[in-house]
Amino acid sequence: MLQEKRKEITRTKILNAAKKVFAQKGFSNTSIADIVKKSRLARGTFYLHFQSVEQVLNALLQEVFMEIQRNLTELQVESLDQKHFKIGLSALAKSLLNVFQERKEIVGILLTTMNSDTKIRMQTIWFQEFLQASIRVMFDRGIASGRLRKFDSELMSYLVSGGLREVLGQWILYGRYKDSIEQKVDEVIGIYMNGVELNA
Amino acid sequence: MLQEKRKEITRTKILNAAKKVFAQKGFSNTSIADIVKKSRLARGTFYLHFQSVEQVLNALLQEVFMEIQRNLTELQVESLDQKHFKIGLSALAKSLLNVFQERKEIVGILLTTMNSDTKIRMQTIWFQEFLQASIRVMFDRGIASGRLRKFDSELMSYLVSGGLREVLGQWILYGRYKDSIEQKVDEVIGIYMNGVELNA
Amino acid sequence: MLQEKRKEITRTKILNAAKKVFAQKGFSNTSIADIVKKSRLARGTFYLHFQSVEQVLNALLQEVFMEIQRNLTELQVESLDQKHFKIGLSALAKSLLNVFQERKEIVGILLTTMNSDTKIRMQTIWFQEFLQASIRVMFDRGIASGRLRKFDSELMSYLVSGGLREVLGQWILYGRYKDSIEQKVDEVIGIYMNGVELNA
Amino acid sequence: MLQEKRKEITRTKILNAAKKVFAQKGFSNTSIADIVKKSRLARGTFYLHFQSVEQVLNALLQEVFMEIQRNLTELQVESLDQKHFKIGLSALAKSLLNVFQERKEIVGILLTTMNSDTKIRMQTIWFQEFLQASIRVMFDRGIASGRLRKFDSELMSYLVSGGLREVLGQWILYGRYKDSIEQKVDEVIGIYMNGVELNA
DNA sequence: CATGAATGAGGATTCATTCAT
DNA sequence: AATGAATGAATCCTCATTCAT
Repeated sequence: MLQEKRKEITRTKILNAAKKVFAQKGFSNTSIADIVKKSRLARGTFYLHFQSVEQVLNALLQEVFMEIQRNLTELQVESLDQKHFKIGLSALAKSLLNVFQERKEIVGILLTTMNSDTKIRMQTIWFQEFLQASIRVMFDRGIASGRLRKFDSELMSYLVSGGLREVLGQWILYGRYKDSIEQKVDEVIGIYMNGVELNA
Repeated sequence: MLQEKRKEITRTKILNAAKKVFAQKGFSNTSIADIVKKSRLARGTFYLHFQSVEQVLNALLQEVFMEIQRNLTELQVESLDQKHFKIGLSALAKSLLNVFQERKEIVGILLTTMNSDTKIRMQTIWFQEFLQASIRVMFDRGIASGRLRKFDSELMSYLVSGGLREVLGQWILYGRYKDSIEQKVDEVIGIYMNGVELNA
Repeated sequence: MLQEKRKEITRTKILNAAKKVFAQKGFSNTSIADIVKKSRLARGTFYLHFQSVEQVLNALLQEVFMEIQRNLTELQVESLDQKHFKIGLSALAKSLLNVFQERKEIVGILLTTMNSDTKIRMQTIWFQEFLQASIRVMFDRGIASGRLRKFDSELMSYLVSGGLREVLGQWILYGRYKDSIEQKVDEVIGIYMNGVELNA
Repeated sequence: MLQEKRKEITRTKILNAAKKVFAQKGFSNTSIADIVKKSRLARGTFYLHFQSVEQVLNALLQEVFMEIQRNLTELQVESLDQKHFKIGLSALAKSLLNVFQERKEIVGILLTTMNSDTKIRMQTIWFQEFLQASIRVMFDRGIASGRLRKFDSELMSYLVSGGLREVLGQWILYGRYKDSIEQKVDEVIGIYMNGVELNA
């Protein structure tokens, strides 16, 4: 019992150290040695908990993935079938922003890791596809319910996921919209819903 | 004279070898040794032409950057101030698609490298910002000319650049829309211009 | 505890191996690879203990430096202020000879390294200056006490340190005076004290 | 004829470049590449004139060796058998100082190279022994002529050559006695001739 | 004679991994 | 469970040397 707790503590030390190092040097430039040094544990200890740097990254990402996934499904169910579609969307977005806010560091790592490293691609691709599928389902429901016009919802899911990723990156990685990010949510929704062209 | 030609050939051999290796293993997992092996040149020869893997990547990226930049400015000037705004946009997009088509390999590398490796970030960020600025200028002109409604053109430039990047990735990296990519152009323009909501 | 002992043993193995290689090939021609090979340890092990060949040499030299320094100060204090100045000097010299005798190998390395390699110069210069200063102080005391005539004691310290270094080199490096080195001590003192000219 | 002159010029360029690099980085740290770069010649050209860095050093040293040797023999013959022994010695020393003065750079290289690098030792040892033999012969003549008391002239030659080398080093390498070196000559002779002890 | 591109051996350094304590 | 010394493969990089022009 005591030993298990101890083990858990050590594991957490490794994860925290890794989080810092990843954020600093980027995933692909961090070695096991780096993590070990930052964690102030012994080299051998690392291997009692993980077998590679990738595994550590995975462990970190899983955390966020699950959190996001939980929020997403929960909120979708709750809000999107309501009459006030846009309001629901807005609520969903803001809820996700909270998750990102709280996990800034890992989200940053995720953003710089997605699509890049082949070793890790499988994990992130799975997540990306999950996101895109979620978005697409939303749109399909919108179309089915007659609220949205007919359009290629798959294509749209790419546009939206990519667009949001970029905005997220600007916020998390480059500090843009520092305190005003929430205010942008409705503007984004407006753009995707009604476009930017003036009605003739 | 002959010697210079020989040097140029060797340089190209390195670049081609690197292109293949990058595409296969990803930038951050390729060592100088990998490139040398693929190029079938001597280890020392590499250093006569480049000093690091990053420099090789840069050389490859510069090529595409310049090509894109050339197309972008040229076409913007030609077409965007005309009456037929959407038609101009469509032409621009299709012209860029050609560039991407012809440089599939490098564009793929660019897509998986952007935002990821800190060593290379400077190059790609510069390019990304150039793209976003170009997009933004387009929208600002649209607003000024009264064709577009007033909106946050900076935010929009992130949404569009990210969205297009994602679509591009789906096409180049995962083979989606293999032969139908051109047909999607107008649909994308439609979405950004008029949104997806049904006019009540 | 045991592990620390093991580490110490390994370190000593490296030092001993280095000592042999330095003696054989000279400092500036020995590579880390050479030392590793001679020590029969793994390449990586070297870096757990030292970071460069210079550091190894330093470790070796420090040993002798300290030993000499200890002898020098101890003996100076004990003997040089006595009435029998020359006898004291003679004792000091013979005591140093013992140190050199016991550390022949390292002293040899020191002799061939002093003044030569810029990378190592700082260490040896420091030592050389310490020696010269010690010698000079001796002479200054001799002058002050009226036992010696007035002369440029700094210049003299160069003459003596250089002269003794050369004799030492002849002994250690080229095997001259193999067993008769002690007998030369008094002759050297005689020369420096009274010169070689016949009193007219 | 023209080609020979051209060849000679190139050779000199190499020697001059080498002189500078040796002085800056020390002999054992300079590579052929270094010399080639400094000389602004092509890599291959080097091999038309020399086959190794050692050969270049030798060529440089030979120059000084011969100059010194010439001065030494010439002056010995002229002056040392005269009545005024010390005056002759003084003249000899000052003449050598001129040689050193004019070849400061190479003499500096010689001083930091002597005894150190095994690759070059043969050359410098030969020279050192020549010097010591010259000195010894002088003393032997002095003894034979009754001007000097009987002493171990070999030992003395080591003391003197080493002492002078050290003073020379202080002058050339560390800039001591910058303009007063000539004035020290007679003081040195005085020390070796009459010692430093006060006559009781 | 001079050039400089290409070579590949060899040395420096890092890294993941093992294992005795 | 935790430690950290040791390992050797893999990488990076430099250097002397060759050779076609």
